[in-house]
Amino acid sequence: MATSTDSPTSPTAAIRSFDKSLPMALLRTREAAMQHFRPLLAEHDLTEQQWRVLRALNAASEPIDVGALVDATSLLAPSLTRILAKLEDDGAITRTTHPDDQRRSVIALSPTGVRLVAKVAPQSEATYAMIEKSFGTRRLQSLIAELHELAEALSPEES
Amino acid sequence: MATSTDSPTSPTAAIRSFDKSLPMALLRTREAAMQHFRPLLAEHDLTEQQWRVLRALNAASEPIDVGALVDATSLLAPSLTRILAKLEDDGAITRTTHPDDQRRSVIALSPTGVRLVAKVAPQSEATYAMIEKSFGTRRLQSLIAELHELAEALSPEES
DNA sequence: GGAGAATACTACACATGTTAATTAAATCCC
DNA sequence: GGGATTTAATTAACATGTGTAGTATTCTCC
Repeated sequence: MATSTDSPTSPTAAIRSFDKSLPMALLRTREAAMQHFRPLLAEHDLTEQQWRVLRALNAASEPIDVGALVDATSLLAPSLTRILAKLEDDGAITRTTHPDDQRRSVIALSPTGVRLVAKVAPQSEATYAMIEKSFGTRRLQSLIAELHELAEALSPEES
Repeated sequence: MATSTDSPTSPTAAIRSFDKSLPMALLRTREAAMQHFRPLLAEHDLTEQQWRVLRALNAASEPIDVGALVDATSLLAPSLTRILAKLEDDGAITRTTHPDDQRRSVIALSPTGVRLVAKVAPQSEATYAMIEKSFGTRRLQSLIAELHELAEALSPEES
């Protein structure tokens, strides 16, 4: 036996146990969290990704272009294009051409989109309150801060 | 102004800032981590999900049924069915009927599958070593432990 | 042995992931 | 100025995933 912590009959001992896999831990925790948010999104006919876009637009203090949205939402540009088309069709966002660069499409929440965010937000906050209650507010904050630092450490430096 | 920490021109102040969103933090960190693993999986023509299944099978000390795999991989049963069909087609797994319950399909790594995992594992470990070096081994362990506890706290109790 | 529950699969509609190619506009450089 | 290059965003095409509903088979319990 080369290792002592692995299950004794594990076929290959040379691999990190599934439990200690970082991507898996992140995925499972996210799944557990999303279980509490998904019914809320479904109620408003929003997909996770659509909600991510709306959140990002809401967080931005100014209208932003598609490239900035790609960075903010961790979506790929082709996926984002489709999502924006849907949201525009639904009347939740507006697009205008950037005055100084006509290649760029500038996206902003429409009044309808603002109302939609405002409608979902309180329920989302209530879910957060529940999570904080069961895990601890400071503990959750600290976990999120660690996640940000890890993401930072793993991302390629912007030169 | 009701709040002081939000961006002054934020359209709706009543929502948690995007940066503090737990699902978003989990997603971004996972994306950052996966950037380092994806080339490795692509090299072996594996999708993330296929690799998750192989990892789960490898971690299991015994062959397990589809239901257990659903729990272990956080995949939905219909997705898992297709993935298993592909992996079986590729010769990476074997399926047999459970001796005591013919409804159940019991999945195990084939010798080919074991070799595949053994081939990918060292490179995966090397990537982990890089991550641990840049973030800290103990710090990473502690983060993963917190993720597990949060996931536990958020999951419905098994009665 | 029959009703109901459990397991896994199939079918379907829809959204997203992913790579490559394309369009249009800006920038560079001579 | 004008052609080559770069950039922003979209489109195309395909694979895959998500999520719901329904089905077949088998098991369990009365």
